[in-house]
Amino acid sequence: MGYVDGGPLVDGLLALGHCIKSTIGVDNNTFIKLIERPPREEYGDFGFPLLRFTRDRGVEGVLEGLSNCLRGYSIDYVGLNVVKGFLNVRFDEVKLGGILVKLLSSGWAPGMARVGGGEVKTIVVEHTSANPVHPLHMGHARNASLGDTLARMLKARGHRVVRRFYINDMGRQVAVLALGFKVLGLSPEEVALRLKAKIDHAVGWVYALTHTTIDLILARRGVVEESVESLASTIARLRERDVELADRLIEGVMKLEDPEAELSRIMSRYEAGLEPERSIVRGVAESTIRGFKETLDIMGVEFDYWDWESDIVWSGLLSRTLDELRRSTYIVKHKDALALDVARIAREVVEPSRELSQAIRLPRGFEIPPMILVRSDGTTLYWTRDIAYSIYKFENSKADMVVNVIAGEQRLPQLQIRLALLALGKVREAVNMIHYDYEMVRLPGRVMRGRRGEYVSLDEVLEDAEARALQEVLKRNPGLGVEEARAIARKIAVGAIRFSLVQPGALKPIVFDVEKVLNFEENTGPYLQYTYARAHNILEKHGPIDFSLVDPRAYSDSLRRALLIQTLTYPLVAAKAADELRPEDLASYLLKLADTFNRWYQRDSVIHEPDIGAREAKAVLVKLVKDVLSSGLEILGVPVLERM
RNA sequence: GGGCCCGUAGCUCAGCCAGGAUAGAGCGCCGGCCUCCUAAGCCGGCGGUCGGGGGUUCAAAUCCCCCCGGGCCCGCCA
Repeated sequence: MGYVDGGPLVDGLLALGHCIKSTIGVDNNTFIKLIERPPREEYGDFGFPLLRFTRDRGVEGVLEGLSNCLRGYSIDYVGLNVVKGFLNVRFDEVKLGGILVKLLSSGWAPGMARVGGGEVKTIVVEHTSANPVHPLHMGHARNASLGDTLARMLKARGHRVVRRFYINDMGRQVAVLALGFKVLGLSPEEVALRLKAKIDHAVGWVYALTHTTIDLILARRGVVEESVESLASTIARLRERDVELADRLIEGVMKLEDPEAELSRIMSRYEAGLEPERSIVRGVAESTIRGFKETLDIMGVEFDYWDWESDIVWSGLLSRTLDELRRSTYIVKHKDALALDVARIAREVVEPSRELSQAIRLPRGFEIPPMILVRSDGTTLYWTRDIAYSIYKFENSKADMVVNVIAGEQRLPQLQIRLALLALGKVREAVNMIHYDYEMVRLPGRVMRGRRGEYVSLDEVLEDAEARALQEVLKRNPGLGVEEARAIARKIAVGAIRFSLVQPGALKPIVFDVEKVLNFEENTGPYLQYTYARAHNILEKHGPIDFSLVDPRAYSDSLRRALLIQTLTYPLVAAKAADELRPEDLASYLLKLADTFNRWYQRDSVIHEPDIGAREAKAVLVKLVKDVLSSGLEILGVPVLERM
């Protein structure tokens, strides 16, 4: 991977990387992967585990070879030594500062290092893709925050990125919703007006009430396991919202001869594209999505395409894909249904190749029943349509890679889709379809259930967080106008929420605690915003920097030196985080940088520095911190603030 | 029954893929710091059998095996 425009420190490391390759044969990617900050400052700025590669060779000889090689690259600001088997790298901060100042005066600013020209890929990031039957909740917020951040990272890395939202409008869930509105005889807009609710919240209420009422009917017949009492109490809770409207809906659903048959009818007529189901179903889904867009807009999340599952069917893509699948030798009849023998694909195609096993992420002893593609009644299943959609994502965007941000509970279906792609001979697609899996957000003690109306909506959390932030902003800025304070508060709220969802590794389960997100002293998103505001403020007061006056000798002070090295490492850290799809690495880097800056801030004033050369040198550090925070926060979707 | 994810300080987590340098942060708790660039900050302190056991290795939080705890998945649901 290339690291274009990484600045002087990254260039120094890359030169060292080349030298390591020519002297001990470690390739550049391995070098970049293994180089790390040493545990103790006195070892150096970076460490590389040399011992692992030079077992039988003299370490001194290697050191000498490397130094000679570096001179060949005319890099004179990198010092090397070996301690306990580690190659330690120490930059000469004065020389580095001198080079930096020249770069800065020609307009350079630290940002993520970009890939080389030939490495630019087209990458589709599909994320959020919430079912359009209730408002976005905190689970979707995690998905959206991760997905949007991944998209921003890959774009900053220099790739072409296409962001897609997949609208699942063909399932039972949307049919339940459509049935609810049909029974009510009202549009989503009318219900929203009456409930004085945001449209997707109104939809969510109708959905939960309809779904639970249907389940109650089924439970009485013994078809649904949940107890009649618990369903009845859910209904009673939902009913509170608007007793009259609720009763109309409940009674209407109860009167249906056979709600299950009614749902099937809606689903099959919609799949066939028949009216009036086509308009009704699309209509309710579109209403919900309008609500999604309002919320996502506040969160700073945008999409390039909104893909309708139904369009995959209606356009004929699904049947073309099915025709191809039918020709596959892995097709089997499972009773009257058409199925794909995925276990056999795994055994015959994947297992023999170690490389493919890894890329496909095949579990050991993979053995599961055939994957039904077409039901005996001729209708298709969700994952059948998803196979077609997967192909669509590659073809429509001419994508090299597709990243699907989907919860970990879908690992098996995602694997099955990769296997189906292999059955179609689409090896490149199967290998380059990445399931970016994350663990779900849970409520303390239980999961969120949209069909019971049990969730913490993102809108509520945003609202609470904003109100909490507003109090604080007004307290700290007594003269501030309410409008301006509100705008700041909203950005703090968004920053707090997005950061808290992206900072922990995606595989860590998050138990959602409203208090945690609202407590800004425990939350690190606002901490970064605050740090940025401080840096901004200093530069405001300092005025334009005169680079010609900078005295790089000022960087020998240990905290200043640390800041110089840390900020100049950003281009590489950010690029690695993007390549590895690890936003959390970027987040923890930014926190460390903010810590160093705040520690320095406390004891080494910039604008009160009497020596002009030192003052300009310090102002440069502030500018570096500000530029890095601005780049990093932008990628994390945490809004930057000039005051708070 | 099988598979996958997680288990590190009171709490939330980083480090594990690519084994090596005294296991790191934050919060909480205790004690300090605002006539000085925003105290959403800073300084100091307390706090760890890395879930348990075995193995591989000169070296294991990291690799392998077994076990325990939490979660998820194995549907002609989405």
